[in-house]
Amino acid sequence: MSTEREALVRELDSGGRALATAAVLFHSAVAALSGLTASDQRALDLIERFGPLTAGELAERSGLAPASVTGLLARLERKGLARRVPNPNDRRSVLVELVYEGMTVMGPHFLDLGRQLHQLYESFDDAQLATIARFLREAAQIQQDAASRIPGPES
Amino acid sequence: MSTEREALVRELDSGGRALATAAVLFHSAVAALSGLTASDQRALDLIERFGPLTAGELAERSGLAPASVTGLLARLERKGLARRVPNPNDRRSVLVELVYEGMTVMGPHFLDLGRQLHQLYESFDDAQLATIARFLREAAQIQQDAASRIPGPES
DNA sequence: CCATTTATTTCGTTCGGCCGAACTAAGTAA
DNA sequence: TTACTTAGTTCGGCCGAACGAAATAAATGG
Repeated sequence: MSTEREALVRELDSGGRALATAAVLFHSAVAALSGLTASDQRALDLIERFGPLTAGELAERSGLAPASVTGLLARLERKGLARRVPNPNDRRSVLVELVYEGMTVMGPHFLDLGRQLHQLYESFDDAQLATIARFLREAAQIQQDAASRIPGPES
Repeated sequence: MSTEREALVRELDSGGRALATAAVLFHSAVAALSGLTASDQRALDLIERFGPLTAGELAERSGLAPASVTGLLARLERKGLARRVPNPNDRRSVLVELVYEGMTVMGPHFLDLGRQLHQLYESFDDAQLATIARFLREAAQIQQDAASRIPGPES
């Protein structure tokens, strides 16, 4: 491999690390702003990704005890971030869904970030953007897989 | 703006979001594996970024009370992730530095991720990698600035 | 129907991180 | 030296998240 390419690889590594660190920091700052615990954030992510879930399913997926999910849902409802709705198929159980209107505290910061990134896009031509888009998508897949290989709280 | 470019922008947005989510998930999984609290992670990041810090500086930067930093440092030392070293300039104070050898629990997962990303790099030519590298660096800067604009625990 | 299983909540407890106050040790200044 | 400030730790208490066990309510199966 050419030394030029090696230099590029190093730049990519360090840039990727910097972006990852910034993303983690940004997310935790937004979460702290809303007074969310790590479990709360994880739950919100699970609900968003796997659609309306019952309290029990959320307990399984999050690795929390059912009793803990009750408390967690109370926190999220109090903050207006999620809602319990009756399950039409089983009146014992509860479906949990996101309340997007409750995200108004976080929204502005995401919008602000989005605007600035769109400005960054302008310094690239279409072909370059397509290249970047492919990289982002595939890197995301890789990192997601890597995360899922890390033994979680349940295993 | 052409509709093609609009489509590209949407792909970038969604790819970026996916990567950010994956990064956050990955980091929290690694942290959970080592039994680190959110404060612990934040402290490790601060120590890494701002060099050896005294306990007091760490308290200021993290927004924790000095008494809490004592406990936090005890946790990090017990896990072998950081070390207190005497401050040559002031025998009252303590410098805190990272112990990179202690990261062996997390290391393998980062290495695994790194290997796979390097494989992804191979599907791009030099010019494309340079483009991606610039994007990553500038996006990181933007997100870091955005994070710092979010009111923190101290203010 | 009645007994049993299933979904969630309530209750009481535990555990851990954080804090303020008091303390020790070391630097500083008169 | 002596008084004062500064750096960090120790101690006791508080608060919140998580848990297991028991309670409640609804579905299911004989």
